[in-house]
Amino acid sequence: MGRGKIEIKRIENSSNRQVTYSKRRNGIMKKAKEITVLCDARVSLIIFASSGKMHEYCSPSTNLIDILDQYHKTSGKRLWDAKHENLSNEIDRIKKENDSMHIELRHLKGEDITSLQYKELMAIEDALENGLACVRAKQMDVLDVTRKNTKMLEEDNKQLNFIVNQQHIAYENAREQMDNGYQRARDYNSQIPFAFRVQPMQPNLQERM
Amino acid sequence: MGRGKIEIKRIENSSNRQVTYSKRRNGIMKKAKEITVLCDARVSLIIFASSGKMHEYCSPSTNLIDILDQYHKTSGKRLWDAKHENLSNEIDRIKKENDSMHIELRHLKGEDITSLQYKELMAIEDALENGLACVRAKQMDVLDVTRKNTKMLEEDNKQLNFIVNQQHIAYENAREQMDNGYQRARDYNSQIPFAFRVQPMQPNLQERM
DNA sequence: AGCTATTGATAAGA
DNA sequence: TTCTTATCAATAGCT
Repeated sequence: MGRGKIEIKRIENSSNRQVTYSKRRNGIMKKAKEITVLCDARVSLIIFASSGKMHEYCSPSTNLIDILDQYHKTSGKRLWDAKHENLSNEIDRIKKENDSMHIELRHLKGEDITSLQYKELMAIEDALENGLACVRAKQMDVLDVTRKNTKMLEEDNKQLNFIVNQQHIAYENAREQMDNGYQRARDYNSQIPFAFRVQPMQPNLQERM
Repeated sequence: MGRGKIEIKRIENSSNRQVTYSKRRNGIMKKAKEITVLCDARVSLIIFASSGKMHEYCSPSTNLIDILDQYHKTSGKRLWDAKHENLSNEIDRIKKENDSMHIELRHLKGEDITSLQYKELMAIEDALENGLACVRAKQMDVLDVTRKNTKMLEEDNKQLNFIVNQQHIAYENAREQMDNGYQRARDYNSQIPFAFRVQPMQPNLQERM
């Protein structure tokens, strides 16, 4: 029913597949509505595209829960029970995982170790020492960064002070010249060496402490 | 699509309705299968005739439970009763607990700590040091017990040796008297002092090593 | 159930 | 995505 016959097999071209999906989905939805009206049927239709997007149709006179209820009665297949069992199993699985992690955590914190064998204690000790080494290395990194930041800030401060003083001197000179005619500039704060070069503010201050 | 156009409204003639239902049901089923194959879609289709008869289609790669599960996740609509809701909530809760423990464990093992603040690193370090102290204390305990056990075993050995020798001497004496008449007992292994008192075997040897 | 004239759905192209 | 349209598919009415 189109410009050409097609074989019923997966459409490899992704965008063609998407377009066909959209068209045929609408078609099925329409058919579902029609059979509902024409034949007094009750229909539940749920479609998931491969993308995960969902589309649903349910006869207006009813709802999905009722349909599933009736499905349950008619087919005898246990939907709820199976679902329930799945959930219970998952809870058990996760709880076990949880417990073992909990025990491991307590062991690492030095709790509940009374009943452990010497070998197990050794393993925990190794893990703790290793963790401590890692954490301390990271702390050193952080401290280094902090020190570097401090140094850069100090540099900036020196330069800013220098600029401020220079400006002040220039201002004083100008004022004295204006007010009193030419006079020798006072050597105000002349102890600051001229060697400091003005640079842009440190742009790569590390963010983290 | 037939010998004449029809209006989409309930077919009043019962047998016509039944026939149309049957034909169109097959049509929809076919369409559902086709979109499944052509477009990689997952479809659940449940139809009840007004007679109550049920027909079902579900994509072969999956099953109704999975589809409903995904429906639940995607639409957020609650299909399950309160019981299942509770189970789902518990799973969520446990999973969260699980995740946080997992993170804590990794941190204690010195993993994934790149993004941590200094304060957090300090806290982890404290925990590790504390754990290490506890574990080492426990190790010392175990060693002490081991040493005590060793000492007690050595004591026992000494006593057992003494008893064995005493018995051997008594036996030798008795045999010599029987075989050869009375003779002075040889001072066989007489270097073992008499001061050792025979005691019961150590009853409180610690079980664990 | 089959048959087939006819309507409906849709593949390809824009 | 939406529209168009040639073509194929579904099916209404009849047997």
